[in-house]
Amino acid sequence: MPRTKQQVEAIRQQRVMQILDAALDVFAHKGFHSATITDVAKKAGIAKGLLYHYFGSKDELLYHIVLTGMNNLVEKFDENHDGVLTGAEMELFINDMFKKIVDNRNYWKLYFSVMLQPDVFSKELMQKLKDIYEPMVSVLIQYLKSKGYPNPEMEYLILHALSDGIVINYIADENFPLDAVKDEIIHRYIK
Amino acid sequence: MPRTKQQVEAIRQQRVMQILDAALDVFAHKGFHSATITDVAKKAGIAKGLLYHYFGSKDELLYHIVLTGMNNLVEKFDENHDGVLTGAEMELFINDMFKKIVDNRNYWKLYFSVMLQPDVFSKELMQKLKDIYEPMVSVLIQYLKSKGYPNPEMEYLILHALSDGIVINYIADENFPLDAVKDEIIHRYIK
Amino acid sequence: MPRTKQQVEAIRQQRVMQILDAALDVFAHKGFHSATITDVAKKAGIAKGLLYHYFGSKDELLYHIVLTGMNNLVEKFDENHDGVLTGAEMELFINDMFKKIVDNRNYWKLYFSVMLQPDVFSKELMQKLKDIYEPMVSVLIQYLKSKGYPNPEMEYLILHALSDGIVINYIADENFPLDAVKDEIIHRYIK
Amino acid sequence: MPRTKQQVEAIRQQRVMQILDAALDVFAHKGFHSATITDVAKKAGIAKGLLYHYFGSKDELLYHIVLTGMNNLVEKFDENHDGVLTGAEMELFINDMFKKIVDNRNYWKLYFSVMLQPDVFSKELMQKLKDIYEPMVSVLIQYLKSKGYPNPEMEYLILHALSDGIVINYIADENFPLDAVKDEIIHRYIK
DNA sequence: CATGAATGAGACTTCATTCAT
DNA sequence: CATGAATGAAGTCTCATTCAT
Repeated sequence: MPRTKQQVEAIRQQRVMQILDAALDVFAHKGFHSATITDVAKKAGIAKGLLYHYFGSKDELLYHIVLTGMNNLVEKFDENHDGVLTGAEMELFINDMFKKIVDNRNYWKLYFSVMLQPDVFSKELMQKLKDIYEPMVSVLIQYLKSKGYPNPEMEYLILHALSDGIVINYIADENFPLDAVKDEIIHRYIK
Repeated sequence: MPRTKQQVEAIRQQRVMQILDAALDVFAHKGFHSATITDVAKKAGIAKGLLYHYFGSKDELLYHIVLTGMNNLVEKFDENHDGVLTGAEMELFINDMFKKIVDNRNYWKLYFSVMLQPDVFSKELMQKLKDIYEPMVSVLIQYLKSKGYPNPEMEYLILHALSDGIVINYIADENFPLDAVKDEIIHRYIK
Repeated sequence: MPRTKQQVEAIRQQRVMQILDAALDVFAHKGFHSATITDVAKKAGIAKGLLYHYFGSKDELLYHIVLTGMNNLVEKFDENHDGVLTGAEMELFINDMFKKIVDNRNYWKLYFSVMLQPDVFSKELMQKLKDIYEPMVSVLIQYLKSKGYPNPEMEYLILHALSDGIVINYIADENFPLDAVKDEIIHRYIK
Repeated sequence: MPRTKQQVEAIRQQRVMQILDAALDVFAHKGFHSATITDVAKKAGIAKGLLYHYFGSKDELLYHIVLTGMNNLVEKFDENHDGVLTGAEMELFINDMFKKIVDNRNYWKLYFSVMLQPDVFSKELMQKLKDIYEPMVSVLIQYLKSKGYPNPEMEYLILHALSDGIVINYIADENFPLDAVKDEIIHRYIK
């Protein structure tokens, strides 16, 4: 007697999660190119062949991870707001962001690896990533404008670069004092 | 007629430079793991075997590039100063730094790739890098203290992160407005 | 309510036909080795597992197709005759043969693929095929003898080779003028 | 001291020949898809990697074999003639052809495998093959016309099919009486 | 110093077959 | 009878490294 559609679907969901979790972990630590499918399958506790039953290629696996990861991050950001941030909301926002940095250290590692090699990873992937986080940009610029920054676009560039830099330093050094830096950022941008 | 020692040495120097230049270029664009020794040798215009005559392995080549590159950068930084930076010197310093970013885009690409994967590239390499740029840190902290920043260590962390972020954004997007951002930085940190 | 034996048998018959049809199609177009069991199952509209319920292996499936196909072809040939062919019967025979060529293009594709690789497909299969079409040979030789050919065995070899060649040319090129060639053959061998 | 260009070229030539010979043998006996690169390399007495040093892929290897093989065959055909065949030349031609069949049994095996699966092997390859042997066609049709055949195009089709069929029968059965059939053909087409 | 042919381990991927349900 | 998730052996191809010349 065959499994019901639901049973099958449940199995699929679980396997996909297993694989995605394992792959993020392995890709982040070894780097995409150094990581092997064998590594991922072993970490996921399944046979190599099954991995290809769910994902067509190593690349497809990477794209899935990078894009759904970014979607998850942004999706949660969107919950909070109505397009306009107050100071209190901005504080929540920043707290949220730093929490996400800690919770998704592996994701960020992978994300920056990809961003730093646009010649290796397809421009298409890069563009899709941009499309996903683009909406956040305008909300932030609006906020900075409302706070009276004379050049909010420039201020956004600075804030963006600063954020990226903080994440990178935290990735490269686990002892980076993330909380202290967060307080400083809140102090500066909330007043 | 055998070559004189000097001739041999001259050839060695030139070959080493050829290889290093080629390797930086190839590693930066393809990523260390995707780049092949064949790529590098072809770019350098020499045979694979000769490359191994000068560098024992692909890893050794990478280490050489990353370390001598960082030395070059820092070495030039050191020229300017006596351990204490005045405002004018700091402006020179920043201008110099941004110039180096543009001139050594490939180096920075490679550098951040390495920094983001401490599990792949030996901790030893990471430590040596730190040792090289460490001296700059204290000079900068001194400067920030002299400028009256109440918490110069924190300010240094912020400045460092900001710098890293700017470089990364510039690496990922050639159209990043580096000059405008530079002016803004100078405006903030020199006044 | 359990199925009756007859219902079960009816299902079996239908499934077997579904699978055989699908497999012939897929094998002929993709070639036996390039074709996958998944291809066949998909084409047959059933699950892979069910296919193995009916046929023990991919090879068994092939053998079944090749042998039953040859049986079908020969079986129909046998209908017409009593061991001796008249000129009129020979004309029917040839017409029939060419009709079968058109109707079973896929079969012939597969048949010749198999015949050309006796090292891959078992000698046993090859022998069984021969056993099946052997009876036709003597009838044809008899016919040629009755028509006064001085060396009917040689003439049979020629006719056989010619037939094979025609089929192959038709397989390789759909625009091969099969009908015109047929008329020519009839003209020659019936007079 | 590096090898001279000539030494290198001599090595290359020899290796290419080794590989091509081994590959024809293996492909013909096992069939292209069943044959493995490991088989070929082993037969050639070299490492797998070296094979890829000379041929970019298994497909490229096949194409090389099929096309250069056909070129060799046709090239020799061309030696004999000035575009017009006399009866004596035709006899030479046929004798030559049958000799080539025996000498290149493996080639023909492979050739027909390819021709029978136009869906598997690229249409491009098929077309190139046609381009190579096309010139022979018109010469033959001219000959048949000069011999007074009322419909030389049709006669060519018959002759072509007959030839293909003979080769196939010879391939499938080593005991096929090739010489006797040859005599018969000469008898018919030379008179 | 210099070349590039040669090796072989190991990467990604495919697929016949099995088996729990 | 029926499904499709799961396995693992085997295939194609890549590439750092070695070595004869």
